[in-house]
Amino acid sequence: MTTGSVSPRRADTRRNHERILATAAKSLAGSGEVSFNAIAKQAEVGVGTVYRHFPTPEALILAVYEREVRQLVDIVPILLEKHSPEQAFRKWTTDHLAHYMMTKRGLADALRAVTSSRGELPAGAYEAMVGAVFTLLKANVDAGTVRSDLKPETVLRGLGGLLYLDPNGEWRRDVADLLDLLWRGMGTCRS
Amino acid sequence: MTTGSVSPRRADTRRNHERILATAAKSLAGSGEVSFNAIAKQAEVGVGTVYRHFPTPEALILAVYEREVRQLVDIVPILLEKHSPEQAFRKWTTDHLAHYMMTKRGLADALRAVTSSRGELPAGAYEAMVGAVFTLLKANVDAGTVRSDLKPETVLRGLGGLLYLDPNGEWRRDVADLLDLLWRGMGTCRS
Amino acid sequence: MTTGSVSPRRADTRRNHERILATAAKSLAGSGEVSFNAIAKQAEVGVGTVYRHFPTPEALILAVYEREVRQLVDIVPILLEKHSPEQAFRKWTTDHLAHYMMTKRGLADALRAVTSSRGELPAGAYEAMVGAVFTLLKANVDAGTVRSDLKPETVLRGLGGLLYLDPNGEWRRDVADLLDLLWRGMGTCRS
Amino acid sequence: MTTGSVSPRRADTRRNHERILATAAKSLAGSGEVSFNAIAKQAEVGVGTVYRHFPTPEALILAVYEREVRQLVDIVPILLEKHSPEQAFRKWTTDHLAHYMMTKRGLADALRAVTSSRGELPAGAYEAMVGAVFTLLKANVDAGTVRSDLKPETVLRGLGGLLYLDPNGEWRRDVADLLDLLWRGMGTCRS
DNA sequence: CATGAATGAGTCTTCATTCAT
DNA sequence: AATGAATGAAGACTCATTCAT
Repeated sequence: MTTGSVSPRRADTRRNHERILATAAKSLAGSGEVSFNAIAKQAEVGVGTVYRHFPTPEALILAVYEREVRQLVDIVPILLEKHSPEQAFRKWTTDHLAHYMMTKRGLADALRAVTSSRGELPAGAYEAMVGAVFTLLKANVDAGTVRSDLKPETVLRGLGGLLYLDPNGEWRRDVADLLDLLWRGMGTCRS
Repeated sequence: MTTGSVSPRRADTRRNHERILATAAKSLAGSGEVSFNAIAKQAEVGVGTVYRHFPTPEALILAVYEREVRQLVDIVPILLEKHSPEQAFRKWTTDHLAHYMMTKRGLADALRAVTSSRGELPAGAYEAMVGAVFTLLKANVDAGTVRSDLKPETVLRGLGGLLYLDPNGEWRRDVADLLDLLWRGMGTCRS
Repeated sequence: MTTGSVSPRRADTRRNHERILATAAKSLAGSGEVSFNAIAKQAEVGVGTVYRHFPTPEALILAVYEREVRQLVDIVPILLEKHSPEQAFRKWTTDHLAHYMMTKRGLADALRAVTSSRGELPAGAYEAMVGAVFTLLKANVDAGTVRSDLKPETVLRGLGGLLYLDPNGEWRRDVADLLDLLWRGMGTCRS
Repeated sequence: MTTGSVSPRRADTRRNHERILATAAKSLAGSGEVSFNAIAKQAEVGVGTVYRHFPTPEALILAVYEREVRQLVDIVPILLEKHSPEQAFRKWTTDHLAHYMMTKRGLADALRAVTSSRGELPAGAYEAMVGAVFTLLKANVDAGTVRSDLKPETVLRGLGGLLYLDPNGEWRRDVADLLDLLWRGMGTCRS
């Protein structure tokens, strides 16, 4: 048994983990409902297996959330490499955040339900989001396109409305409008 | 039965309607859960009665939503009478909208669940909200405090992040920060 | 609607109550298991109905227990009318208590499980049993067949072993043996 | 592999056996619930190991039961050495049997559930208990404190009520009362 | 119209048991 | 032999909905 090889059992286990997570993500993106039984069926595993991997609904939802957020956050540096700071900000917001928010409404609801019940939010993930915005802001501040006294939290909050985009409408225009508004407010203009 | 005369029966009926609505509102403000049976019990009516007034969960939730929105909207003219346009805008946002959003999260969730499942949103209520913002904007445009090319929808979207305020934190400061950002973007400052 | 007549609905309700109780009694007599689902199926009612009548397993078990005990207790005066005090005591023990205990082992277990979990025993029923024994004792004391310083609780405890009778063996003889032993101890024989 | 030699493997195996038994005993003393998985976890072995040692729940429960009974039985000769026959009987009953029964209710329940379901009782263990009582009785008969025509089974049955002692009440007094009653019945008094 | 009992589908959760490693 | 992941049957419980009164 070489180091690289992993026992089939372990392989199954890992695959199950991933499968469950993926299935749950799909469910949450849609209705915001998570039925452990339904997920088990869709993921083609036993209910017990789901419970083994995620003892509580919270554990599952949080795991899904962190997975999604990670993807969002990891894209920032890539965007900054390829685009000007301003373009990076606009692209991230429009092409990634907006899209994410439109499709993950159920997740947001589930997340809120879960975290509010226990008062604990997935701090790490929130921090990560703030960090992503911070990075984008920093690049823009350095480029002189944005004033330096902005809190990333505030900007993120300003983007919160993206959750209510209508996927079947002219959402790109709506995002652009919101970005124009915010960008103006973020600018170095007098006052 | 002429318009003016109302049978005692009708009076009861109306009271029931109001009772159910109030009870449901309370429930939705909290957990976002609505059990028809539970609501019936709290409102001290039979389940059947709830069904008679609101044939489906959607009907109930929408009714609650419209009731809440109406209160929010009705306040605008009053604020505009007592305060400067800018102050009215800030007051409405901070003292009413933010408070409303913080306490009504459950309603927002329920509303989304309901509307997304059937694709129908309570257009009237949304229009009313947009109308409220429009009124506030108009007053400010007339006063020269805000530029004239703003769509109320955009501003409303910018305020969407208020949904994620932390009632146990320094939410007033957070609101102020967001308002500062938006207000700057709304101003007449050159491009 | 005359006083005597009861609406069909009510009739159903009552019948359900009785049915559930009877079914549960049968179940408990056997395995000591009470599956709400199983009981519902056997009683030919919905699960929800069982829950409506008995919100918790405890409620159900206690109800069954009290029903059984009542039968046991109610027989005492009848026996005392027809038989001598001694015969009444022997008959009650052998023909009723022993039979009851042999068939209701499951109930005893369930009862213990239920009461120990909450520390509350169905005091009323226990008192009733003690009362039954007291009545029997009293009659015997008056008849001079038994000494007067016996606590009914002690005698009842002495009869506790009847729970372990073997229904497929010579249990009558075993009961007789135990009764002989106890009766001797209960007698007015010198110290 | 000769009888004397024991491989380290075997040592582990034995230790596991004992561990599982001890853990199960503890569990059974408490709630009467035995989850193989839970026992495995507490005993710090895999579930499979538990199954290897005890193929069925019955096997486990019976093993525990026999272990407990053995302890009870083994004490009798020791008591008889140190005390008078009467004292030995009283001490055994009060200090060992009563205590055992109070703390092992769960075991009794489990045992009954198990044996009644399959109709097989742990004959050996029962015989052992009867034997213990027989020994105590014999000593007393020889000492003239007890009549000679008593069946140990009957006396044991008379002690059966000890199962219902209240550990949080004046159980010692209750035991004493029961013993007084029985002892009187066991005596050589006339008739 | 109002009432609330009945129904049963569906979710949550636990556990005995199997079996690949 | 030991381990523990996977499985799924089974029981507890909730709640939307119907319908007799």
